Amino acid sequence: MPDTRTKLIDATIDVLRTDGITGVSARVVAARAQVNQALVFYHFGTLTGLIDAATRHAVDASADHYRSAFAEVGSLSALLNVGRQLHEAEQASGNVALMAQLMAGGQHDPALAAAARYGMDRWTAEIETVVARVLRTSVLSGFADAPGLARTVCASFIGLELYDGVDPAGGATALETLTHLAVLADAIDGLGPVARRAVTARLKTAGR
Amino acid sequence: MPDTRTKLIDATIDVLRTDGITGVSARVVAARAQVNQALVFYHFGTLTGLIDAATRHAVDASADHYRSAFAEVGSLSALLNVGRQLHEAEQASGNVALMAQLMAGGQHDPALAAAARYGMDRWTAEIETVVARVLRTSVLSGFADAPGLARTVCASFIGLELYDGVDPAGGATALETLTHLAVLADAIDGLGPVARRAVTARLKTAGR
DNA sequence: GTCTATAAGATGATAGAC
DNA sequence: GTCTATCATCTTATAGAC
Repeated sequence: MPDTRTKLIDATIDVLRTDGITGVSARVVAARAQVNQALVFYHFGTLTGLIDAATRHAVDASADHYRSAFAEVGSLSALLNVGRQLHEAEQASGNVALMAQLMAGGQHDPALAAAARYGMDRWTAEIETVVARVLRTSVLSGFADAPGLARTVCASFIGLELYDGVDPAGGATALETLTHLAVLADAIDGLGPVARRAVTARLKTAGR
Repeated sequence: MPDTRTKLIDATIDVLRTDGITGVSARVVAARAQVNQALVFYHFGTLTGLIDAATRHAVDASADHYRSAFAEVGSLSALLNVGRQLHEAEQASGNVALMAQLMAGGQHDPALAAAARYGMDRWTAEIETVVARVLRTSVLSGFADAPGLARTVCASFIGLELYDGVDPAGGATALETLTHLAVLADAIDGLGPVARRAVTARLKTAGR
C-alpha cells in the first residue's frame, strides 16, 4: 500500500495526462488519489508544489526509459525511426503529452517553468548522447552542434505530439515525414567517397 | 471606438498571450476589455465560444502576415532564416505562443481542438506553398512530401517557442541550430552535378 | 445591448480536533 | 498524519430591470 505522498504524486500525473494542466486542482487530484484534500497542502505546501514534485518524478522515470530506447541507435535514420516508435508508445505512456502540458503551464508560472526546464534538461541529455554518437559516423561530422540539435529534436517532438492531439490526421501526415527524412538521411550517408568529401568540404568552408 | 464584440475578442487574445489558457476567465477578459462580464455570454454564449472566436480571428490575421513574410523565400536555407526572423518578432507578436496555448487547451477540449485545427490548417497552408516551391529547385526534388514537411515544420516551431518560453538559454541554443541547418542545406544544394545526381538517384531508389 | 444582482458551485488554503 | 469544517474568493452562467 503506497503512502499518501506517492498516491498524490501518481494521481497528479494521471490527472495531468487525462485532463491537462487546466484540469488539475487540489480537490480533483485528492479525489483521484482517494485522499483527503487538505493533505495536498500538508505534504506539498501548495498545489504548484505538488505539480512540481509529480512532474519531476514522471520525468525521472521516462528519462531512464528513453535511455534504453536510444541505446542501440547508431544512425540518423535509426534515430528518426525510434522517434516514430516512441510516438506509437506515446498514446499509452503519455510522457510527451505530460511534458507539453507542463511547458504550456510554465510559460506563465515560474515554478512550473523550473520543473519544465528540469524535464527538458533530462530529456535533452539523453538525446544529446545519441545525436553526438550519430553525428560522428555521419557525413555531418563537420556539423558539430549536438547540443543544439538535441534540443531542437526534443522540442520539435513535443510540438508534433501537441499537433497530433488536436488533429490526428494532420499529426500522422507530419510524423510520416520522419520516415521520409530517415530515407533522406540514409541517401546522404550512402553517398560515395567523392560526394562525401564534397559535402564535408562545403560544411567546413561555410563555417562551423 | 470598437464595439463590444471586438473589444472582447481583442482582450481575449491579449489575456491568452500574457497569462495563457489557465489565466482566461470571463471576468478577467471582461475586465481587460472594460466591459461588463455578462456580455461575454450575451455575445458568445460560453467562455469557450469567445476563446474560439478570438483565436480564429488572431489566426486569420497572422496567416495573412506570414504569407507576405514567406513570399520571397526561394531556398531551404532562406526558409530556415525566415524561421529565425519570425522567432525574433515573436516576442512582440506572440502569435506562436497563442497557438501553443490553444493547442495545449485543445488536447482535452473538443471546441478548442477544433479552433487549433483551424489555426494549424491556415498556417500549414501558407508554409506548404513555400515548402513545395523550395523543394522544386532543390536536390530534394525527389523528396516530394511537401504537406508532411510543412506540418512538421509548423509543429516543430510551436515546440521550439514553447521551449524558449520556459528556458530562453536552451531555446536560443536550439534556434541557433536553424542557422546551422541552413548552412547544411546550402552545402547540399551547392554540390556539383555528379554528387547531385548521386543523391537524387539514391532518393529515387529508396522509394518516395 | 447593457446593466445589476444573484444563483450554484469550485477554488486554494487554513484552523483546530483527533 | 489525517480528518472536518470553514473562509474568502473565484468560477460560469442566468434572470430581469432599463
